[in-house]
Amino acid sequence: MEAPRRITLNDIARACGVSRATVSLVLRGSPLAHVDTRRQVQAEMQRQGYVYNRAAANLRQRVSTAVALVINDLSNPFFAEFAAGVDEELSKKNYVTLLGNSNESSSRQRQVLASLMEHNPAGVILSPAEASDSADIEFVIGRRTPLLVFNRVLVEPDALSFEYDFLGLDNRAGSRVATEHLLSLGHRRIAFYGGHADSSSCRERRLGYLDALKGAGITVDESWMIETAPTRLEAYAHAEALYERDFVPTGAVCYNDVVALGLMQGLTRLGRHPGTDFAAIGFDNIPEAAVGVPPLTTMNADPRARGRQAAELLLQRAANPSLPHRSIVVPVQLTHRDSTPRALVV
Amino acid sequence: MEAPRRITLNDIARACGVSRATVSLVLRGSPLAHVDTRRQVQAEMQRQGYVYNRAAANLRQRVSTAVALVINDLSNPFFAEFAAGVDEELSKKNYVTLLGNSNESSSRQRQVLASLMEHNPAGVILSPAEASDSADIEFVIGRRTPLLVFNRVLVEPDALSFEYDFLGLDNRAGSRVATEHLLSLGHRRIAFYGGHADSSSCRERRLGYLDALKGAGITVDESWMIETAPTRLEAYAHAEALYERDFVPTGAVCYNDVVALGLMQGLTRLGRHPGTDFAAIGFDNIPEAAVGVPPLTTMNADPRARGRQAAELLLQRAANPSLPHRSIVVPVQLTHRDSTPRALVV
DNA sequence: CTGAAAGCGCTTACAG
DNA sequence: CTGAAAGCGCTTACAG
Repeated sequence: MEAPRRITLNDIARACGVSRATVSLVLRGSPLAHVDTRRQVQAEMQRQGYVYNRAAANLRQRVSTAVALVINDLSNPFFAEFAAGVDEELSKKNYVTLLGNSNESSSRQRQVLASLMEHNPAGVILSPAEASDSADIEFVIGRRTPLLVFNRVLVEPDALSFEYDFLGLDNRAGSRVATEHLLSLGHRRIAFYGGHADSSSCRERRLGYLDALKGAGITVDESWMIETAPTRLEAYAHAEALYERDFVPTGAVCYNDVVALGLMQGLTRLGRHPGTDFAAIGFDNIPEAAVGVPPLTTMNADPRARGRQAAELLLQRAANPSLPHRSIVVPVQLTHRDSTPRALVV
Repeated sequence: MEAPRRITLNDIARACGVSRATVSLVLRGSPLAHVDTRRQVQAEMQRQGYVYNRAAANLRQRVSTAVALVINDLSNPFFAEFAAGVDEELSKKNYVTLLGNSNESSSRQRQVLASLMEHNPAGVILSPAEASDSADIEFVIGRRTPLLVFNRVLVEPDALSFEYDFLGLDNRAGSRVATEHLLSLGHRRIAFYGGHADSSSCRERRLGYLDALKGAGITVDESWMIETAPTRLEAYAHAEALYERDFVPTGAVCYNDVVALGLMQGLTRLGRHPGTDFAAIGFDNIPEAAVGVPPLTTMNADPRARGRQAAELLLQRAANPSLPHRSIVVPVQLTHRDSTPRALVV
């Protein structure tokens, strides 16, 4: 029943009484083929249900039309949006996305990358698992395949010269603006909630938070910064940590949106009322932030646009390997919504 | 700077003074190669940074280790979880995922599928865009590549005999159980909220809802069922539709979880209190349902497990094309949480 | 245990 | 404008 073998250029050529080379020309719309020949060949392809084998063509041409995309956490809408943006841009440029999900595990990340590398991608877009080490990544990716790292920088054990392009958010400035926003609303006891300190984006966001508090003449204690895994569930589960200290915060700068949403839900569970008696601000602007209860004030990073941008940057490098390596830091803007009320008590 | 060409089996063979065939044997761990030869070859691969070119191997062997995964809406956590599950299972079996996102557009879906087909996937897992037509899909996928359709059945224009495997949820029974749950809590004026009636899963869920209401002796009006796009934002935006009718519902069976979460947020915006004066029940059990405010009662479909299952089913068929086509319908279980209070007034 | 040859489905010079 | 030949990086019989 299942047709025994796939239709190839040879089948079409034979049926039309021309050579493979001619069919190949038609395939790529070359003007070298006579218009009648072209018509005939196209009709025959249609008739036999010919499907181009791009893998074979790529092998011969020593090129690749695939890009590997390895994501640390596909269940975070920020990264799901990013992935959708990458895929959108790649398919517009007739590339195909090889997907891998590391689930924040650097050993899975290594496996996944190694497996994708065997498919000879034109490049790799990596949103690294926490604490990914650059030597590790270099070992598996090698130096001939362009790499674009998104969002977090890699840990460089020995300040090696492993080079890659980088696309990230202006975490420090963004977090400073977020913190200043709470300060401007009269908040003084402000926590930094969520994230792991060994992720570069978290460290940078903490610095921005500290910048703002110092700027306001507020002395900060280490204990004002609370670590959680960067997930909604963990943020939800650890909400009480805010109340296990000397003072009670009236607001929190959160590591990202899913953490902020989880925290607000955790606070509600504890009988608090975020948006009324507590101010929470996020980072990312995932689609859901706009429709939260209350809607979430956040720093807009437009993850889908970042995905498109990442794909574009990678393809530029793939087209021109001698380009100097770029490190692009995208500014983020405050998007004010209802989750950040004025401080009731100062 | 960039190394000029890639390292091949030939390079390794030459460096070791053996033939390509021997290196190929070592590569696949064949016992035919002498242990000393094997060691030497492996060391040389390490030294030169050899990367296996699976595309070339697949071409020669006329096999494929890639599977195309086309998703209708990657920003819905249900599908993001599903995709993560597919990828998890595929990479465990040493397959690679070719990702495509159709954004619920059947024309994009066609383009994406056509582009992925050129990479000669071993099979296709398709979570179809709304109102996808089977003739359309068959045209682009052909009859030689195994297809697994997830979640929604395809529209069959002429009852064609295009065959594919199907994995779906027991929508009708699940929705009946959901509705009966609200009935058992004393609700009588129950709406069906969200989804488009031209999606098969929505039609089936509506039937289950009607089954339950009929079983309770309640006469249902068409106007009790409200259409919205199956997204959080749309569900949020149309919440007032519940109050533009003869009676005021005390609860709603929702098309899925993102719709239920959006509705609850919309109701809150209108000054209602879901979980107190309104009962909303979802479908899917996305991770976020557990930590909603209130936590969402829903029908558990375990999307990540469905992804693993879909990958498994597809690989089974790819291994055995003569298998009869299967249509697997997974039961879903009620997961009770706080979004469904007893009816205050009956 | 190893080598020489053919071939997967394409494209690319090179003749004519 | 078209054809014959070589080759991308592998694997697979087939000899030895």
